[in-house]
Amino acid sequence: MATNTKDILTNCLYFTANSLSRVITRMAEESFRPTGLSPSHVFLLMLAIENPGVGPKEMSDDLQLAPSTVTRFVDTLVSKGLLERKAAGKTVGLYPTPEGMELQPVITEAWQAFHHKYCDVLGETEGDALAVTLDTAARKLESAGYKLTCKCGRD
Amino acid sequence: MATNTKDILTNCLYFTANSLSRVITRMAEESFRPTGLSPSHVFLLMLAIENPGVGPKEMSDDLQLAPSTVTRFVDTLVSKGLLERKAAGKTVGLYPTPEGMELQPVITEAWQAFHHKYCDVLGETEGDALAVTLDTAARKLESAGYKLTCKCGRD
DNA sequence: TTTTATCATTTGTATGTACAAACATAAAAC
DNA sequence: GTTTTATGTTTGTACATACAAATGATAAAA
Repeated sequence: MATNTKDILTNCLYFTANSLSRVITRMAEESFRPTGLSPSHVFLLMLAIENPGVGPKEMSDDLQLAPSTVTRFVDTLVSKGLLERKAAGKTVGLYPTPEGMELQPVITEAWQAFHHKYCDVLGETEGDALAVTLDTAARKLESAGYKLTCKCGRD
Repeated sequence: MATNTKDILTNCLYFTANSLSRVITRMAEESFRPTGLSPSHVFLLMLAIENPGVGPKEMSDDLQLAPSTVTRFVDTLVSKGLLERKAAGKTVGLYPTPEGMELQPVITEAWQAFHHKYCDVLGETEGDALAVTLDTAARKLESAGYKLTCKCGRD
């Protein structure tokens, strides 16, 4: 069907997934600006608030980010005084500081604002359904061997 | 419904879109490895092959990348001897070199391999439908004011 | 014809993210 | 009880990508 590259592009999951990722990232950054943090940093902080003492490993599983990425994010949050590391032998426990805790209401509000913002455009049902669809697809692809830091057996 | 952050995460379009983007990027990089180029570089080269003399502006519209990003990609392709810039007054024309042209079959093959790879996991119908869904959603959000290099009026 | 405005492109700089290697500790094997 | 192995964390480095500012060049206005 598709005869030229432009048509192929819009039917290519790499291209469309990344286009969507870029536009939704712009929206999320705008919505989360009141927190002073990027969306991913916010997620990390929320997880630590809800689960004090959680380790980077668990974080990287939950957030589906590479462990080194989690380390960098934690560095940033620590330097902003929102998070604390407590070494415990091999592992590290992450704890929100009081300043980190104080951000919680701002974060919650930003999160809702973000949700409204994309639901205004996509429709609430469709927006939520899309998130579920993407989550399902991402998980399927991951279980098929495209996990993080995976040497991906073949070739 | 969602009571904790983990649940919220998997229902958050920022999170799910980026998770999918990361996993599909890993797959695409693997598939395109035989070309020696990253997937986005491949797209750019293909567009130049199909449309010799095309300018960076048009590229950035087609690829939905910032103009500066296109400049960097063109730099790379030029330095690899696959693409040539020809200045034409205010604009620049991009032309594939013979070496660039020679890559075409390898690229086509890699593209098909990539498509097969994710369709094997998601199903062909579902994989293709997903791409269309993502493209539609991304375009809706962009027309709603979340375009590249846009100051995004509000707030 | 000079000035000004507009638009395309590039450069400087910053951020998110990853991989591979280094480091550190705990568990297992001998 | 020392050596090996496995696992969690951080560091070095690199790439994709973006924004904002600088540059350059044509077109429009004076």
